[in-house]
Amino acid sequence: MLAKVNQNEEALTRLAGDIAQTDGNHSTRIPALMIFRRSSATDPMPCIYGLGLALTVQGDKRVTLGEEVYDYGPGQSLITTVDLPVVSYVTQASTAKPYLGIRLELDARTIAQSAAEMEFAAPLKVSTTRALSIVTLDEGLRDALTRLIQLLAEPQLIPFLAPLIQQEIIVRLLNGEHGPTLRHLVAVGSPSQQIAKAVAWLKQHYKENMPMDDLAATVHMSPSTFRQHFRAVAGMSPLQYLKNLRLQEARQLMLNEDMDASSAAVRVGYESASQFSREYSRLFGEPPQRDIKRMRESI
Amino acid sequence: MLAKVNQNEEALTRLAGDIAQTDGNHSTRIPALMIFRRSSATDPMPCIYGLGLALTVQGDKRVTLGEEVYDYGPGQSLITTVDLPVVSYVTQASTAKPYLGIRLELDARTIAQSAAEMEFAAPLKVSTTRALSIVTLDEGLRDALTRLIQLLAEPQLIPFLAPLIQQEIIVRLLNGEHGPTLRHLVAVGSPSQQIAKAVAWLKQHYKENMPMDDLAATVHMSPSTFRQHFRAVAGMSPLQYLKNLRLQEARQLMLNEDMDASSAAVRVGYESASQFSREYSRLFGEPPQRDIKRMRESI
DNA sequence: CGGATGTTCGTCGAATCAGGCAATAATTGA
DNA sequence: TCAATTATTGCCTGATTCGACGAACATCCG
Repeated sequence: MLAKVNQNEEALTRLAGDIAQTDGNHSTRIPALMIFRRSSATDPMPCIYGLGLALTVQGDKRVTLGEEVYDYGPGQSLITTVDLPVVSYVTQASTAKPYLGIRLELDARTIAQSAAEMEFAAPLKVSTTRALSIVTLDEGLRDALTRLIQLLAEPQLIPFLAPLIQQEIIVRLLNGEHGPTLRHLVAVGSPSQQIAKAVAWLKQHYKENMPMDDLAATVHMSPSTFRQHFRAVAGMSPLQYLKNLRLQEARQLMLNEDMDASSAAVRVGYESASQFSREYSRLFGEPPQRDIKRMRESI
Repeated sequence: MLAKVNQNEEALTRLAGDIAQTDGNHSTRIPALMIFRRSSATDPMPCIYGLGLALTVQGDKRVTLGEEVYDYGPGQSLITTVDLPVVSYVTQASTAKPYLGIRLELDARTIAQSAAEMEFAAPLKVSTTRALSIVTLDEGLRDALTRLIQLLAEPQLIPFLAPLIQQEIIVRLLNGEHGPTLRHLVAVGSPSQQIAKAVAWLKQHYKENMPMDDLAATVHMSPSTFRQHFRAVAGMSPLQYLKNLRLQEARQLMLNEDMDASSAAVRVGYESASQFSREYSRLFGEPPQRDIKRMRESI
């Protein structure tokens, strides 16, 4: 048994390495599947994780959400259910043994369906859980992922088999340790789902300046309950979340569209450039101008 | 506006009448859709209603569930979310103006999906609701149903358009007065859903003799909570429900397969023929032999 | 029915945030 | 190089948000 596990692990490493022969983010013919490779440890990189499963195959990766630190190494998987602004960095990688990671986006509809059909699932005990969790991959999941990647070698079969394997992965996730996290997300009317909707709303309308109490009302919660559950799910307060979103978007605007700081500030919903600058420094370590310059140079 | 409503109602009546030109149950090219016609009032007829929507177009119909009586006439719709052993009969029908009814089976998967995607739906207030409810049809729903029936005239389009209209109907149901009833059914982990699963289990395994407390355990409820919710959803106690299922199945066996009473009794899980006979009389009004004879003659 | 458990919600003090203004630093273009 | 523009920082004020607490409420279970 142990032999087989090791074999699978090796197989996965080999497959991922074959596809990601160079450093960078490799998309595949399976749209939901990406493979990452890094030959050296990286600086902290703020980014947004959506509904999906991430797996470290080789090397080590660290993700921080608010104040919390999550480390996951080979054989461990990280699942996120709502868009979370995290800071991620590769902590362990070398040219000889580069970091290799897999990311698979999950489909909410499929999850909802599968969860609804799961027979006699135990009811969820706690009403809200963190939208992020780390679990050691079990054999079945690893095997399914391996098959998914092997499928890349037979492109003509992808449209037919990839959805099946993805569904299998979802069923396995729902039955495993990640299950409760996922089930919360699709439990109709549960606080978690309401928060997920609020988060989705924020992601869409981050420019607008809606008072958090109003947002709480639209998901039918009192302000205090809303805050409480939001924090439980997203790992930070609603306002912090919104700020993260705005600042990251502003960074993108400045980096990709050469926008100047004050325009970007206005664009993402800030009315005061000074406030923008202040909070930008707090999140990214340096004020807008300098941060962008550094980013440009580091490439 | 009123003119249009009346127009729609008339259109629906005409369409249903066109399809159901003779008395009986008419299935259509849309598998989920059936149309009923009766030229006279009928005797009480015990049967099982599953997940679906029933609509009286012309005439009047009565349905009893346990002790409760539900009447629905033209323009009213009855929705059921789990299999319920009801007694139904047409109360108002004539040759000139026959009873006309429509039944549309709903797809649980589609409901689950749509419910999950409904934005900012109010959370469900009560934890369990009766799996059966009657609501006056609103205009949008009537219109969608009308279009669904009109579609029968263009068979080549059915595979493409019928699913769309059915989904529209589900969305409208979820947003209407029936909404809470349906949402309960698909709320992952809710007592209603647990009960729905128990009901499904019973429907499958009614022959086995599982203690109700064990069944309660498999859906993760204490016996008392199970009984309470079961009653709220199904309108009768678990044991009554089981009896209904068994007796109706036995009746089918005797009618369709000419099985004798004691064999049928054993077949559906009774160990004592006398107990079977007693309960049979209580449900159908007459003991097995005589009931079957009467049924045969009445055809 | 009644005790035990967990959830919601309003309130409150403390903390944080947003924006205004002004001074200073950095960058850009002439 | 200087001047003009833009970015950054400090500080202040009012508004908002945060998180904790306890009462009210619903649910579960025996």
